Amino acid sequence: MAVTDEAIEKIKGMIVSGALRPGDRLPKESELAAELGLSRNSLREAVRALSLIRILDVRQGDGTYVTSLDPQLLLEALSFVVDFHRDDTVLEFLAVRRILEPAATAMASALIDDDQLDALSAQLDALGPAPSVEELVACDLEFHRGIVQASGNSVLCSLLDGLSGPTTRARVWRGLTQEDAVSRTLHEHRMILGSLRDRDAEAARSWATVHIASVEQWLRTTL
Amino acid sequence: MAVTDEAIEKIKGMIVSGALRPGDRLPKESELAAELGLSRNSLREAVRALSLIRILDVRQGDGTYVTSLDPQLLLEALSFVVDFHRDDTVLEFLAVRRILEPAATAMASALIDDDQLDALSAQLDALGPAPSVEELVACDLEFHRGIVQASGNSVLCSLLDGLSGPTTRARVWRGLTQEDAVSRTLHEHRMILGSLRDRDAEAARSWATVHIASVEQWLRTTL
DNA sequence: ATGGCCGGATACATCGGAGGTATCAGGGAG
DNA sequence: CTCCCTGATACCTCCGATGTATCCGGCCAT
Repeated sequence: MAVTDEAIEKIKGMIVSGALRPGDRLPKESELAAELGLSRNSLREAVRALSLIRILDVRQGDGTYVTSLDPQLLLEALSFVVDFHRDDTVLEFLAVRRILEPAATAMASALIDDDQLDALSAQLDALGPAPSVEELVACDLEFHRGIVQASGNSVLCSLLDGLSGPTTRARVWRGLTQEDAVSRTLHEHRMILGSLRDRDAEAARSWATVHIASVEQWLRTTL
Repeated sequence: MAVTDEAIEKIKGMIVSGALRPGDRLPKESELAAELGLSRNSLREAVRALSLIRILDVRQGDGTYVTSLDPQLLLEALSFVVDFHRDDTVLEFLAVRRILEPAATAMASALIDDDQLDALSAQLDALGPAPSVEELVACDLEFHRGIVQASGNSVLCSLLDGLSGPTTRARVWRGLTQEDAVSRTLHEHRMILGSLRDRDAEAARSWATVHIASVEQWLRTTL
């Protein structure tokens, strides 16, 4: 195994074992390199790799720190990975989302409070009559994220966020705007919100399923 | 933005745009460094980072290649990230698995063939009367993986694989062996398999839910 | 006494070059 | 024709030096 890979494993070990805790500062490059028995350059490669997946946070002139290790932060790296996938696997990602999102929506129906519901309503109303693709993507993302956050499971939230990141979503919406599907999709958003207001978990789950299935169906016909 | 981060983005861009396809070979370090306008050392940091998350595959003496970009390969990186999480978020990961696994099991009930069913049976039978923790973990992993693979969705499969990786699972099993819960858990495995043999999607889904919920419940009492 | 400015110390960022090692392909011996 | 050796290639590792961002303590003006 290469020295850099060893260094990655050792740093990972230090964190997992608890020797380094979230927010802790690592020894400076030269010291850590000496401690682990490799050159500064090789160590830097290890640190850079761990920083890409948000395990470490390097600040020039200051030092290198262990991040908070929040699920949200760590799963951000997932969206980086998802970006690499091409059209042929988008359907598989969507199928996973079709499983997770209805469940999350149902969970949210029991936990979401009136303030959050009002915020979602306001957000839907704020969308103009002829929104741009960017506005649609942002609105869509915000709407679903708002609901999933109310599910109370941050891992679930981050996972869904990563799975259908901006890139994927934009691709879908860009196609949808060419049809008359926009209004129907927005209508589905309102129905999901209505179910949540009624605290009707089953209705919420079903509308969420319908919502994603309709996207899935449309996508299947165009690919 | 740092030159290394720029390089990461540029290489990512080359792959996403299609200029570099899966299996393609990158220009050699010195050429690529010149092309992107940075030093070899900095480029190496970028390559190493992308290699950690399985986007690139470097082979000494040969060259650097773009991996197959299979979902399975890319989501392997997820398990690396999951390893960093501590006990307090294990429950959240398990909650996600509780959503995904029953759905995957139900999907598998329609698709799994007799050979696969027989293989799973044989595997359950192969486990001795007093298995070690390592054997239990390996068996558990194989059993669930075998089922989820039959769901036909490789993204789903890799995701579940990553979510409850060896580390997490080992932690759970290590606790379970201290109770008498082992035989009950193995019994649940057999019931899941039986439902699959009956092609009973709802029974399969329910047993899978029960199976994970029981782990969840046990975990909740001990944490 | 307080507030802002400035310079030193610290730590990461980037670079260029040198020597090492693994891999592969092609030529020569058997 | 097969096997082994050798050279070319490309990544691996290291070193030392310079650039740059950040932090902090002291100095000066108000």
